[in-house]
Amino acid sequence: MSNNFFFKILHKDKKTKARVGKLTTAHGDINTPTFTPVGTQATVKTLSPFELKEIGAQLVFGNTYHLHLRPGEEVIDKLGGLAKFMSWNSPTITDSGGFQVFSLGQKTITLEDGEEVGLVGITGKGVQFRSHLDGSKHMFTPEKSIEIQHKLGADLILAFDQCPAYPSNEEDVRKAVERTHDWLLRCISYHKSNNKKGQAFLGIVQGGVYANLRKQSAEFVSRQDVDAIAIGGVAVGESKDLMRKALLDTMPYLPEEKFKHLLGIGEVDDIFDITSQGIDSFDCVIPTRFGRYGIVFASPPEGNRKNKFRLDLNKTFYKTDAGPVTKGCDCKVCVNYSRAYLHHLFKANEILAYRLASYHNVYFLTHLVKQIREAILEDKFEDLKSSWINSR
RNA sequence: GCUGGGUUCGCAUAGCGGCAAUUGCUUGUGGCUGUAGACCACACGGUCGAAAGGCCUUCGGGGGUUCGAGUCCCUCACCCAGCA
Repeated sequence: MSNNFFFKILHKDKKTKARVGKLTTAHGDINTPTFTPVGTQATVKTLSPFELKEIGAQLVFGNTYHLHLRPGEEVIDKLGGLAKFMSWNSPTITDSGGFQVFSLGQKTITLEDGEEVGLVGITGKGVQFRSHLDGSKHMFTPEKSIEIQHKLGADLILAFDQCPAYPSNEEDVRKAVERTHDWLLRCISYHKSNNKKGQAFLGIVQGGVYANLRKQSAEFVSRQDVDAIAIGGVAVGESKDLMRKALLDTMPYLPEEKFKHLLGIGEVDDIFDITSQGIDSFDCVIPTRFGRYGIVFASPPEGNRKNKFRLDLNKTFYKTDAGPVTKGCDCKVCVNYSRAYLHHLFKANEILAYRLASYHNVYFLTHLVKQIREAILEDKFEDLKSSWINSR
């Protein structure tokens, strides 16, 4: 569907499904697997594009729902599209708003007259959102989501899907899958006749934790004319084991040669698992969110499975710790600052705290995935994986 | 010296006869995976209990009134303000 979009697998791991590839977009090439930092509102929270470049980020993930509400896709279109607007000038991908059907689905808002209403209502036609900003009504349909994404102008755009929460019974998930498939066809139809910028389109697989639905959805999406495939409906409340199983129930039914993005996964142990299953890209808010909460990722032996590869710099334990922010990391933050200093910044609620910790966390994941790419190329992926996962 | 105000769980506050006692901060613990998140939840005198809940000790010191006192009265100490 897109002339600007190519994906080539360069090397496959012998023992797992992990692979190294190159994705070509109008805004540049991307080495895969890659970690995709989330920049919901056309900014990766606290980090400038210059820093993202320095870190080695390759793709930034924006959000249709948020950008539609503010500043509006017309503004971003006029300012040259998402990448230019945020001065990133490199590859971007936009989420469709489908995730907000889930994340805002349980929430309510109190209107000025005191009435409490749900933020989301799903109909056959589409989804009605109440803006979390001002309570105003916004109708999202598959066509509308794609229309907005066309104006936002990201290199990769996503189908509008319904992402059911966990736990949901099989019948509800089946309905969500059917709706997602129906919407997918509408997205494709609209996209094909309006894709003036040559944006690449990704269908989304749903199915929750149900193997039959995962298979059915994977096969359905695979049959459609899509540039690449995203896997959604995970990390919505289920356990890690169920998340991994859902992926195992999905990946075998997807065409090997296509670029695959996993939506919303990105804890350290998960990264080894999903890349070993053949995921080429994944986005996650965790490094920037944790960055604002004072939690930094750490590599073995300091970071291990037991502490989930995380240190909480808020702890008084670090008050006088002169050591680097994390041991063994060569990012600017770890090289230049002590834990005691970051601890102080967090205690004092200084903005720099959030920036430095976010910088480190995004760097950390970006470089972890870089190590994974190198290991795959050298046929040492399993060794790298076990050195991390078996750490204690 | 006089007059008025004040002394409450680390800090700051509420409390005006039924109180182990408000709220904010701090502290501690837990949570966060396509971002309504620089966030959220819980705990924070001691002790027993799985829990419901029980028991003990607390609101500057001492004394008093009262069935019952951070709460009212007397007195002492210290702090603040105004007048001398």
